[in-house]
Amino acid sequence: MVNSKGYIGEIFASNREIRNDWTNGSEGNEDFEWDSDDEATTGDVVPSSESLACPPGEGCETGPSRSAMVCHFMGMGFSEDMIMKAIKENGEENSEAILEALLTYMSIGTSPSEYDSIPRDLSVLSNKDEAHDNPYDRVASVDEELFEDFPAEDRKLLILVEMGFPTNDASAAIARCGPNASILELADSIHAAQLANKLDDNLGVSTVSSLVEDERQSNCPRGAESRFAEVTRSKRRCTSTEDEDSVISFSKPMVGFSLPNQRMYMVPRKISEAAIGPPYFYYENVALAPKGVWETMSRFLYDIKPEFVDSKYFCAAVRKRGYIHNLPIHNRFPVLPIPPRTIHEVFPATKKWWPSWDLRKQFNCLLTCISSSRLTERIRRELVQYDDPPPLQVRQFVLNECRRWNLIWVGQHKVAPLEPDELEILLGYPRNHTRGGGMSRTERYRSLGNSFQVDTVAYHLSTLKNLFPDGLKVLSLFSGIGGAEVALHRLGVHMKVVVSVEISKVNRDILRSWWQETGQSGMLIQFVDVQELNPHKMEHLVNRFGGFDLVIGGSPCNNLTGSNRYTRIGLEGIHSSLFFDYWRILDLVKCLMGRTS
DNA sequence: TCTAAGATGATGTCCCAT
DNA sequence: ATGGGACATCATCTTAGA
Repeated sequence: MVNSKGYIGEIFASNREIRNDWTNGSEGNEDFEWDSDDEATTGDVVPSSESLACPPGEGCETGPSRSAMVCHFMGMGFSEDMIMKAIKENGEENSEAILEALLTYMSIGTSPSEYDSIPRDLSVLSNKDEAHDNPYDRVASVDEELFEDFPAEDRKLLILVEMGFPTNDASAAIARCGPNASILELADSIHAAQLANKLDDNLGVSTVSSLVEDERQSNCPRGAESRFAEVTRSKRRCTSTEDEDSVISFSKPMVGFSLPNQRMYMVPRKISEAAIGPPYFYYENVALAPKGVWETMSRFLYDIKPEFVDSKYFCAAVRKRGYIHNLPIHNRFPVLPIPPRTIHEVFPATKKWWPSWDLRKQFNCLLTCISSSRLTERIRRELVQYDDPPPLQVRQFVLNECRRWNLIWVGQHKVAPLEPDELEILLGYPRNHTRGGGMSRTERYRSLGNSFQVDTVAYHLSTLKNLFPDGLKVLSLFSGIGGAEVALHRLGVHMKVVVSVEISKVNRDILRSWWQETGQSGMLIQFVDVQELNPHKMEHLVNRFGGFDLVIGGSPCNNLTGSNRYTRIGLEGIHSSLFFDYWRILDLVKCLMGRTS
């Protein structure tokens, strides 16, 4: 199915193959500029200027003088000068060596001019003190020169404290190991001391310290009580005769392995042989699921511990989610432009009406339903009775409802729920992504409330960009409105193939129309139900495309979320049990790819 | 038959006072 | 340690009206 302009596209629905109408222009796309490259030539596709993650004002014009390689790295935030230098030294073929060189330039940062060219948004830089392969020295510290004025010993103490170690433990370790000890040695020393203390504390007690358990399970050095690093704790009941269950809890704050532009030590993680790709996979669901759910999902997904991240660090709305994945976690970078992280910055017009006593800076989690008009009217009626500020009781009532329903101030005494297009902005989708195409207003709210926060997911997926310069073959389960696809596109990652599964017709239509509008030259294949993907069909798909590079999806949270008052019954629920289809299909792909490779 | 509005808590976590 | 209050949460069900 190749149209006259070289576009390849197919749609399968259920077991019936649906011919894609747009390939012959029947949906009024005559004025659309199709990419003239066919699939075979899209490996070195130059991403569109929209898709490239270029800093604002440093638009990445893909002119004749600037190669795709340069644009590619500029998209990561490196300056053109640095990139040219790196290419000159390493040759244009070896993108990995170029990236290494660019990171090295940054870590050296010898001249002011070089400092000027440090990417503002690169998340992970290397510590100047330590060798690059030291896991503890992966520190994102654009302003680490803050420590430069201190003597070496004090600097190490500060770094250790910054890592989250107690000051006493840090200085004791320096005393033990001597002033010449590396950060890694010091961290290990603290870790060992803490371990010993915990063992002492727990002698004769029925619980063993989580630290011990971490040590046993991961068999890798840990950043102990890091305030920043994601740490999952396991507890074990020694008295239990049956299978001891472990408990996963989130770190505070919920930042995952790393955040863009934060000083943060990367915790080394070790994943089991069975978990290692290909394919890479990425699974998402609500962080605040009933107890035991994440433990179960983790167990099925090859014992990888979830990375819990709150999207409030990426946009102006809270969104606490857990992600189980086997992606590399070093050298992540965010998509640009970096979205605003406060309500006033995202919606400046509301500032005029925002009362001083409403101190919200960010929205709560964007849900699938909105408040009733009766509530906003009741709030207005309450407020008009009083001067500003109203009595405490009224303030409390209004603030509670504003927080509960994410209301914004749109006039004197007037609050309103967020509009669908405002949700699109907050979640990182193109404007009008869910508009039209048969979507009702209610359906827009539902689909957006159920979707990925694109900036968050893109940050995690960013490491794939260098691994797959020719593009990715993606299996996208529970695609929804295409959060994964939008994230990859915004990263400038080419999608050679996307096999997408989505039960909702309007959502499938949205993804398909976005696929067209953004001029994707890859192939989109859509299925309706994950349960259609039986071993036979999966074998066919894997053989046809030579496997998948990424299996991505977030299964329904309906039976897990706290918003559900009726059927919050965990993974047994009719919707959330679809997690097991995610696992089944992923495992199938792994088996098939293992067999064919 | 469809859409939208309106009414409907429980389960956790965190914090602070005791 | 512990108890109580504050707070947040990718939703579902019933009903009214077009």
